[in-house]
Amino acid sequence: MKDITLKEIATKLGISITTVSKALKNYPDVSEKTKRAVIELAQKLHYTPNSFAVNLRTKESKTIGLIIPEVVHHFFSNVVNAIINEAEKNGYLVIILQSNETLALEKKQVELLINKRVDGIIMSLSNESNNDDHIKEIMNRNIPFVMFDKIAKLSKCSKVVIDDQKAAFNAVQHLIDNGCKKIAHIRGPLNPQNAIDRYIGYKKALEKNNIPFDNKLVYTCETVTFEEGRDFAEQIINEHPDIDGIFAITDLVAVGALAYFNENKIKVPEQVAVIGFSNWFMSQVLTPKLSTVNQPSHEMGIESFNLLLEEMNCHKEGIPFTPRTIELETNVIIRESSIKFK
Amino acid sequence: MKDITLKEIATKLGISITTVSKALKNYPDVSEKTKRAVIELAQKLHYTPNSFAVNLRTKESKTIGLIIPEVVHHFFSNVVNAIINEAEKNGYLVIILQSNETLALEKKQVELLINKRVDGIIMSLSNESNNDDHIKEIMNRNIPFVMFDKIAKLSKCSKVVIDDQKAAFNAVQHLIDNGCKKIAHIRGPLNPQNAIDRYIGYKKALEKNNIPFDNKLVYTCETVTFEEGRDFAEQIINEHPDIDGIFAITDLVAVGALAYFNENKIKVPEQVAVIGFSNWFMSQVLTPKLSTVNQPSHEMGIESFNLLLEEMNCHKEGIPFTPRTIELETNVIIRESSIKFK
DNA sequence: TTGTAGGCGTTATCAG
DNA sequence: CTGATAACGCCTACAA
Repeated sequence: MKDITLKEIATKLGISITTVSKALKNYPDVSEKTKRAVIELAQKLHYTPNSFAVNLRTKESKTIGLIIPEVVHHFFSNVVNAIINEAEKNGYLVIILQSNETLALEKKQVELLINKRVDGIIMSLSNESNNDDHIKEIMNRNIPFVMFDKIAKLSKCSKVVIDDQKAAFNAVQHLIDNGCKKIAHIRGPLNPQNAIDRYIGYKKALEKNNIPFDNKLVYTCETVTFEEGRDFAEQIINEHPDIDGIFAITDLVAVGALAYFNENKIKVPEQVAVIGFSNWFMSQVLTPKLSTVNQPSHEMGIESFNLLLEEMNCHKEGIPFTPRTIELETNVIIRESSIKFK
Repeated sequence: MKDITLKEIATKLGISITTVSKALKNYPDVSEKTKRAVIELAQKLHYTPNSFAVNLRTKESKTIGLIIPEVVHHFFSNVVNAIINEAEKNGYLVIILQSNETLALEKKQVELLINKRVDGIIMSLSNESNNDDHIKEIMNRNIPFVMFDKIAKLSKCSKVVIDDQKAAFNAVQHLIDNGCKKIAHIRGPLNPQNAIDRYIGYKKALEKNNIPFDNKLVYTCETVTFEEGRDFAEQIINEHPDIDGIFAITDLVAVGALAYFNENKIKVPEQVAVIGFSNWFMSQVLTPKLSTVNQPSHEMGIESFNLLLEEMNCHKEGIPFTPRTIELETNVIIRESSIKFK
């Protein structure tokens, strides 16, 4: 079953390619009769325009690229889901690439997408990345570009974020309101902006409540995994037996801590209250159920795509576009792991 | 920053486009001198071939399509991860689409990919799909095609699967070995092959152990969600208070059942042993830890892509390709939720 | 109302 | 060793 082209339809009907093309695009200057004939034959032969040729002519592929650290991640898979669906609604397909949290790979993925000439790029940075050359390159080339969640503050592009400082502040304030007096923080790596902001939020909450900040109570993840959460929990409880609360950079890490405490009969929340971040699905099915901060992943995906779409449209029309930042709301979800009193 | 073309390099160097093209592709019939000059200038200008034009000429896009029911799913996100990485290693990019478990959407996604002229398609069927027209269409058009996990048995294409019957049999046998005498099965929807096979495996295990099969002990999911698991658990315990084991189609459903039992102080595994399927991450952090069947998602992704690659290569060379089926091994993972004796 | 011609950027063929 | 020419399939001024 070979591909049908305009040419074939044209020869079959004994007319010119141009007329066929025009007929199919419903140009006004084609007679109803030929129009009907063309459309009928096109349908019969299941004609669809060759997208390679269309891409070449129109210089757009109706395809966008999406780079994230990792799909197997509750938050990111939700964003991916939203972006794919939103893109499809608007006639775009999505190529997905993973940076695997390394700068080197991320650079490569950007290059691949640029060479592929996607119409736009949406991205969430790896832990190692910043406003590096590959990011600047995207903007230098004037490719529509949106960053979400893990962003580079200095990049002059559109962004979709939450207020990590405020969200973290609220999480820690909640622990304090529930009687915690000595709260440890398992933070993310030193580079990513959201880890920095959550850390600042933690500090601010302590400050506001006149709890002295102690650097020794801050533990820094490298891999941000379940295992790290478990290991840090052990370390924390050994180094600071009187700790009564933990704020973890993300649920996965909090779940690791929970696992350690459960196995070692350390009562959560009675002895140690725990709160995570991101509201992973599993958090609500654990024992005890994990308190956390809700991060609107779905909305983030939708907003990211729509910002990109707007920029792509401007780009096409040659209209200048001014990057915007959209900040979405978060809220603390209170479950069992942080309620000391009933 | 405008795009660099062969033409520009040619005019800048005062030579022909043809020579530039050849020089960049390292043809033997270009003098070392011009070759060097061309390559140097090309690098300086950051020339990259216009992929739209290359696609049109070569009739391939080095892009494949992947259709799955849903990315936000432990098993599928792992497969996606593997396919993306494996594809990239081999110079392919991946467009991902979701069927959302409906036939209508799946048909649309197939159409989109066909029109996009991807070089190949990998797919896991929705719950409503079968060897339907859209599947046949892919093969009629001679587009390289691989199905994995949720397949249509009758389709004459390559497949990557597990032996669902055997895996389910082993899971149920394990429950029986642990003293279960009255085992309920929360099965998947009636249509998908893997739900059918797991159901058959359940029946065979009962039969082998001379446990009478009772249709009333089989509960059929529609949405295959956490909520359904929870609701069926309630229903099962009410209708059959003497039930002592449950085999669930997938971990998510098993986790729902576990949640219900936990909340209602029904002891797992003492009163009811539970085993799931697929080994979702969360299963190992629950209380009690969920026993399950390991499904090699990562390997499945890799094998799927490589089968597709083989077919794409044959396709390109015009060599006939005979579809193959690869069956991967599974194993029962024994955790707390199914061990009645210690 | 229909058709001709040119071009999008690359590659392959063939002639010089 | 180099280059002119055509072709991939589509679209659109412009001409007839």
